[in-house]
Amino acid sequence: MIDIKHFLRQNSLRPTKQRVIIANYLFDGVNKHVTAETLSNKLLKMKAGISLATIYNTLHDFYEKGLLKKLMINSERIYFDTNTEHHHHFYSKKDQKLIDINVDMKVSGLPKPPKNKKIKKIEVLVHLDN
Amino acid sequence: MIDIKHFLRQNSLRPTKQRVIIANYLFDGVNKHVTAETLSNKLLKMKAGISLATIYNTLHDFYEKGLLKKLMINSERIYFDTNTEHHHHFYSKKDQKLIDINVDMKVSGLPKPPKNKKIKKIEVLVHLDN
DNA sequence: TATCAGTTTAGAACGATTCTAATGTATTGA
DNA sequence: TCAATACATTAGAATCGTTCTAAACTGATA
Ligand SMILES: [Mn+2]
Ligand SMILES: [Mn+2]
Ligand SMILES: [Zn+2]
Ligand SMILES: [Zn+2]
Repeated sequence: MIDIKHFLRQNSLRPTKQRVIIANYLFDGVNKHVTAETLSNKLLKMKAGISLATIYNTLHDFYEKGLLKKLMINSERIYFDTNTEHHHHFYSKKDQKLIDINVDMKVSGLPKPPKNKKIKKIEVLVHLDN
Repeated sequence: MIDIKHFLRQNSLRPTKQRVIIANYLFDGVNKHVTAETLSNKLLKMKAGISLATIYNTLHDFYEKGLLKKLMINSERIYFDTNTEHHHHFYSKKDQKLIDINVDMKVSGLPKPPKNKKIKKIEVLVHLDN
């Protein structure tokens, strides 16, 4: 707990009760992909009475400090990823689950980007059938 | 125009005035990426008074007949793609624009999918900086 | 411990999309 | 040809994830 408080302070975030609970859950060493809804459900199970507004605020605050990555996989909700390294994903639409691909993948045969545009990042999404 | 009517009938779609206008625009030979909103704006410019409800209905009808592909690039709107071949994209967030990558790209170093899961398709999205 | 900037919260607002149900139209078979 | 009918269009309401608002609260600082 003291670690998390330090961690939050180091990232210019006040270690409030709610942030400590959320950070303890998100940054427990196991990478996670959450939406506001899945996080809210998890926190409900943990009997942490944190409002949805705070959950949205906190996810964005963490995102702005670079502690989370935002993933636009699905047009109906935003996923946040605790793995902030550049990586790729398996995605099961059926399960609404993401799985990290940390292996060094290489994309070959990429054409040149259009004039005056630079490539920022290449994202590979591997859709799973079932 | 007669071609489009045939085309719609061949796809079990009644060639109504609105569908003919929209299909003529979408399937004019130039691949397009549209959202309900961009399509609506385009139709407004063409003085075609087609309601938003019809635009949504038509995009979904065309999608269900396999005439359009749905792209989940951005969590705030759905893109429909007239290029129904398997292909990849450059994406400029700033311009909100997609550009097809039809070249044969190869992804190497892909790990095996999780147990009991099969790869359905690999999607590469190349984010552009500006 | 008072102060105050930053935080939490309920609920309103928002925006893309979907739904509803009334009206309109393409199709078809007599 | 032209009703009958099935399907399509539409305005506006509803939905749902997310963001905003503004009032109450709390952590940090002196
Ligand atoms: Mn969510
Ligand atoms: Mn749209
Ligand atoms: Zn990930
Ligand atoms: Zn495309």
